Amino acid sequence: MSNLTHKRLEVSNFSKLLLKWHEKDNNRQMPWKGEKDAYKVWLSEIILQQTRVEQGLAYYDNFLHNFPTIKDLAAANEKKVFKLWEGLGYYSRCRNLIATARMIAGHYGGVFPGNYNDILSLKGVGPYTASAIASFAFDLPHAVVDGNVYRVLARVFGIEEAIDSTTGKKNFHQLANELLDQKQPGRYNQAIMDFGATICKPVAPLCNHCIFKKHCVAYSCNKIQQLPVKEKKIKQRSRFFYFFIIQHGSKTAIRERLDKDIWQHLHEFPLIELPQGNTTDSAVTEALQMKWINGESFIKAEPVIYRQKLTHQSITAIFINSRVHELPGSLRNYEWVDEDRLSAYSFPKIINDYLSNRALVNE
DNA sequence: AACTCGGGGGC
DNA sequence: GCCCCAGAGTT
Repeated sequence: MSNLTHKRLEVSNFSKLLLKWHEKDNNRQMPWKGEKDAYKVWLSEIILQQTRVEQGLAYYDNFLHNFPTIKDLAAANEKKVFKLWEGLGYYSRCRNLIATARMIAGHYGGVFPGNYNDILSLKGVGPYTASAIASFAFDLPHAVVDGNVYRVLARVFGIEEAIDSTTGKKNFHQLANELLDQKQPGRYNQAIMDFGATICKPVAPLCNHCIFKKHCVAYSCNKIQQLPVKEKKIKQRSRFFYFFIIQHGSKTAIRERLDKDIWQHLHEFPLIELPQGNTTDSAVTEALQMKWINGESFIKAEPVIYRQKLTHQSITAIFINSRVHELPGSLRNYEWVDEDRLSAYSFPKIINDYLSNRALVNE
């Protein structure tokens, strides 16, 4: 086998080569790079969880502009924070961000904890983020293991163990910590993630000018496309949301989504969710039964349909406009908001898409 | 161990 | 369409 064509890479050589690349050829620039302020490091890491750097950049700038210190964030109005997070997804991150800011402002006197276990105990901070904060802000020797690291290690060392299995995770973490440069963990962690993002990319990696070309097991065995291995498959489900935009004068009803479901703590219009195979008529019938609208309600035109593909859900949103002459008692738990003020609330993207396009139509 | 949580971009 | 992205929390 071509296993013999590559030279097995010594553990100490790996980080030496990597750091050399980092010094000479790594041109990747990001505002939080080299940052030692734990607040900024933490903020950037939370924003970047499962999120591409390009997508998170504007949010990072915006948050820092609005909340220069962690005390500012801790003192902030929650709705304002959610409005700033709007569109970024994974909204539990926002919840945990607020909780942790308040924890640090209160319990830690506004000073970010500087040891790994305390950092790991913070809400929204798992093994990756704790290692990132510990190494970047405090120079503590904890190796980060993110998607980049899994990919680089799996390929260079030819590891076929699944990265999403329990033992796989454990072994990758162990290897990552053996490879870590103990004297400059922050630089090493930055280097391996930048390397994964710019050279050892998921598809079409730049193997031709890769520093590990001579050593990479995946390259010499022609297994670049097969590594890393994932064993879990994504299940998709289809959902159909019938949103009722019920106008009373210039106001319309909205509420915060409080269930443990997608878009928790964002807002929505009165919603009837139906299984696949239903029609707008059946949703309207149900809205009539619930007395959200009545026989005198004026239903405007045709419903408007928007679709959104998420990782685990395929969502169809049907927006149904209606007008009522009296406030429906059945919607007393909803907020009646002037339509001009809707932009002050945070909504899922699919609702914002509808709102922004409707605004264009009404002009 | 399996599930769930968004949105965007590359192919 | 499918996969991936500086993952974490819940069941």
